[in-house]
Amino acid sequence: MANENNNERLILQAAEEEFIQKGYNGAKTTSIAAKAGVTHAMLHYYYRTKENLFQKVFSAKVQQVVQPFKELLENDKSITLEKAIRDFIHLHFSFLKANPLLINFVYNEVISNPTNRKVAIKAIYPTMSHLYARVSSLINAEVEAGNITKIKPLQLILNILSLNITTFMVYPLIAENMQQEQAALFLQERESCNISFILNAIKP
Amino acid sequence: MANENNNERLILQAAEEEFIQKGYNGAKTTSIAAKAGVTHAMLHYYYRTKENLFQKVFSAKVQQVVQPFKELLENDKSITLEKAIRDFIHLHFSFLKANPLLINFVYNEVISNPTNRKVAIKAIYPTMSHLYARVSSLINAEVEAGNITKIKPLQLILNILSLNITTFMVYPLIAENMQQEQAALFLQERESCNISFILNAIKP
DNA sequence: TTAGTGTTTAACAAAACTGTTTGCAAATAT
DNA sequence: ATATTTGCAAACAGTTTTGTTAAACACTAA
Repeated sequence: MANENNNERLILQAAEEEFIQKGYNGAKTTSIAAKAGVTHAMLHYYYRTKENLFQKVFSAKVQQVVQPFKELLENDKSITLEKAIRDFIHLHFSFLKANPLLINFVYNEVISNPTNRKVAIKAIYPTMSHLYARVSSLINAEVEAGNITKIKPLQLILNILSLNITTFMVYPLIAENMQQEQAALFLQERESCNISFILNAIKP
Repeated sequence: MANENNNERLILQAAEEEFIQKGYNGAKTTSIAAKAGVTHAMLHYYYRTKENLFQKVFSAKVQQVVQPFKELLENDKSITLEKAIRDFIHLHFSFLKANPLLINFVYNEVISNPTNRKVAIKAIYPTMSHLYARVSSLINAEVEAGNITKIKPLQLILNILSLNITTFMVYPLIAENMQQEQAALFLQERESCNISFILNAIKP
C-alpha cells in the first residue's frame, strides 16, 4: 500500500514553489527535497535531473498563463468589444491575484533561456493568434459603427496586458507599507481604473 | 606604472554585465573575473565578496533607473500636462532602448531580496514623490480648465510607466522573428501609440 | 640600496550542489 | 514460496563555486 506516489507529487509541488520563488538558478534540489520532506536522493530517483524537474514545472506553468485567455475565448462568444474588455480585465485580475508570481517566473525563464522560449511560444501562440483574430474583428465592427477610434489589435492587446500585469508587479512593493484592506482596495481601484482608462482611450 | 586601477574598474564593468544578464544567482564570480580578464583572486582582492560586489553594482543601477525622472523634473519646469507626457514618454523610450535589461534586473533583485528592496526604495522615493507632486499639480490645473477628465496622479503615473516598460519587456520576444528595421519600427509605432493612447484616455 | 606599499598569481581549502551507487524493505508478480 | 520490481535512505563521488593564503612582483620613497 505505502503511499500512492505521494512523494513524487510532493516533490513536484515543492519544486513549483521553489522554482517560482527563486527561479532556476536560485532553486536548489536539496532545498526542494527538504521542502517536500524527502531525501534529495528521492528527487533524483523520480525526476533524475534538476533540468528535467524544471521542465515539468515550467511547461505546466506556461499552460497556466494561457488559461485566462482560453477561458475568455470560450465563454464570450459573441459580444461587444467593451464587454469583452470589461470581462477580460476582471477575469485577468482574478487570475493574477491568485497567481501573483507566475507571470514574472515564466517571463524570466523565457528571457534567460532560448529553449524555454521555444516551449513557451509553442504553447502560447495558438491561443494568442486566436485572441488576435477575435479582437481584430471586434475592433473592426466597432470602428465601422463609429463607436471607437481606430487602433491596431496588437497595440490594444499589449496595452490591456501591460496595465494588468504591471499592477501585480508593483503590488508587493506598494502593499508592503499598507494594511491588508488598503492593499485590497488598491487592486480594486486599479481594476476599475484600468477598465475606464482603456475604454476612454479608444473612444473616438 | 602598471595599470592605474584598471583592474578594479574592469571587474566592476564585467560584474555589471554578468549581474544584469544573469541576476545574482546566475552570476558567477569566476565568470566575472574571466570576463574582466583577471584571475578570480583579483576579484576578491578588490571586492572581497560576491555580495559586496553586487551591492556596488546594484546601487549604481538603481540610481540609473531614477535618472530619466530626475531629468524630466529638472528640464521641464513649467509646462502643460500634455507636453510633459509627450516629453517623458520620448525620454523614457530613449532611456529604455539604451538600457533594455536594466529595469528587469532591478525589479527582480528588489522582489527577491528585502535588503535590495530597502536600498531601492530609499534611492527612488524622493524623486518619485517629487514627480507625484508635479504630476498632481499639472493634473489639477488641466482638470480645472476642463481639458482632461479627473484621474489620480498615481494611476496616471502607473499607466504611463506600465505601457513604456512592458514595451521593452516584450521587445526581445517580438524582435526575435523580425528584421532590425521592422523591430525599430515596432518601437517607433509603440511610442507614438502610447502617447496618443494616454492622451486620449485622459480626454474629458 | 632597502624598506614599504600596493598589486598579482598560483595553489589551496571549504562548502554547496548535483547526481550516483548500494543496499534494504516492502509490495507485486510468478 | 520465490523472484522481481518499486520505494526509499545513507553514503559517496565529482564538480562548481566562493573565498583564503603565501609568495612573487612592481613601484616609491627614505
